[in-house]
Amino acid sequence: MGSENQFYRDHPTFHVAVDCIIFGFDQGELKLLIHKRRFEPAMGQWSLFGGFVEREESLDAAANRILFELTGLDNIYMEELQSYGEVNRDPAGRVISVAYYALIPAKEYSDATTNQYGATWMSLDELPRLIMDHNLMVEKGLRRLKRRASTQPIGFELLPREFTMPQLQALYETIYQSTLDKRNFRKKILSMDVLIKLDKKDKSGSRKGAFLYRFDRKKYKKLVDGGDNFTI
Amino acid sequence: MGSENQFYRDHPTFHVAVDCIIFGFDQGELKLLIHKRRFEPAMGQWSLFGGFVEREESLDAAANRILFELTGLDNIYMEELQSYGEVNRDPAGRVISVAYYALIPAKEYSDATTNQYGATWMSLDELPRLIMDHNLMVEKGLRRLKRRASTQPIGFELLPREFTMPQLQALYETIYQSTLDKRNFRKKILSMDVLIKLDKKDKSGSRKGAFLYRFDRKKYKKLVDGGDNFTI
DNA sequence: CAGGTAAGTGTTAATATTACACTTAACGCA
DNA sequence: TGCGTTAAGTGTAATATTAACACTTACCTG
Repeated sequence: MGSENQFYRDHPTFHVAVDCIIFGFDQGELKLLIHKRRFEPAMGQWSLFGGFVEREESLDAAANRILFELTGLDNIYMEELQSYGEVNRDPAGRVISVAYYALIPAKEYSDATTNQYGATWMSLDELPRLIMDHNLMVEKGLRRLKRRASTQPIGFELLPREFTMPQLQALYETIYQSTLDKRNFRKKILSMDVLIKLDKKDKSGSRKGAFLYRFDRKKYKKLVDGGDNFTI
Repeated sequence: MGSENQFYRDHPTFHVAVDCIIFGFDQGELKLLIHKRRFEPAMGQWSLFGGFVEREESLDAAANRILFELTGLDNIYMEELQSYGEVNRDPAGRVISVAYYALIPAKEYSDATTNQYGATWMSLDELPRLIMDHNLMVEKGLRRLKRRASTQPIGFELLPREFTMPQLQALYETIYQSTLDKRNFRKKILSMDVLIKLDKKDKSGSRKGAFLYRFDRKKYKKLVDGGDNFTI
């Protein structure tokens, strides 16, 4: 970088990478989207989706690019998690990695697309050994997901746009690893008034069918502006 | 880096810096430790304490080194906050900065030391314009502090090892920007059983004097192991 | 030794959370 | 067509938590 001053030039530079912890929810399970690494070192081993930050690219832009390149999905809930900078974390050289965690509605990311990129949804219960410190990243992401879920309306990012109460409850039961009383659950969710009840049912889960709902950002904003918080 | 493989070498490298958001509590106010920057660009302007990461140094190590070099303090509560990677955030070149936030017992960091390094405790209410995106970092740090304070026992990091109930309460009132009922406050704190009541009083605040307490990590661990959480 | 000042203490009311069981809708099949 | 099956949907009472509130005590000073 010719424009840098001398003081800056006296200090070392580093490769900077971005790794994405991509969570999904399907079949009553929390899943992680991973793939087999395509370059050395550790080619062929299970890995998070990641890549190097490019010259004229912010960290957030890099994370979004990588997510888009690998899933075709845009406009995804994503948040920085933490940076990983141990000196020897990457055996092939000094690389500082910024981990992001992303939530995607697993159903909308079809198997066709997954196969195109060699991506695989892995249940968190049977997650394989990942390269380098990626398992650490996942653990940290999971802790964050659990904490966030209880105070921010992020659960909806994991469901299709229209969902039923039993689906929503099953999601939270999975995240918290505990069972919830359905009357209390409905009461709490509905009392916050952030959902729109639709006039149609999803009959895939039962004969009777369950009414579909949609999360409404405007209503959520009203809740927050009113000084209340989302909690479940 | 001669040992890196070709794939890595095809990607750019970046300067990586660490910036420390150092909070303190004194005279009933939350304060930030800042200084006037000593090199270009923006020399002489108010800035967080920061510096470049060195070649054989992890991010955490860099943050600790910088904090130690500038305050002489070791063994400080510190946590990564977030990375800042906008392309033009630094006018003198591409620098990715990892922000850390640190809590120190302001009293133990004497004015003598502060002057030695040109450091200044600034009240958060009258914080000046800082360089680059440092004000953003502080805002984010402050939000984190507020959130953490309610669920983790971090308030104690901001007080001397021995403190009184009125001091502790004043701290939380400052962090939350609200007043608390002292009976309810004591009840809640004491019910968690994480403090040791000492057999002596601090008489600086009143004729009667207030009993001193100490936070006990073992008791805290018991609380957590018992499945309960710290909340205030 | 009286006055002043901040520390220290319990109880009640209000609110939020938890526990708990039956009815309803809709389909498939006899 | 009506009976059985299955998951969806609903209200109330008991318990726990949080919030509100005012007087007494210790100790120093003048």
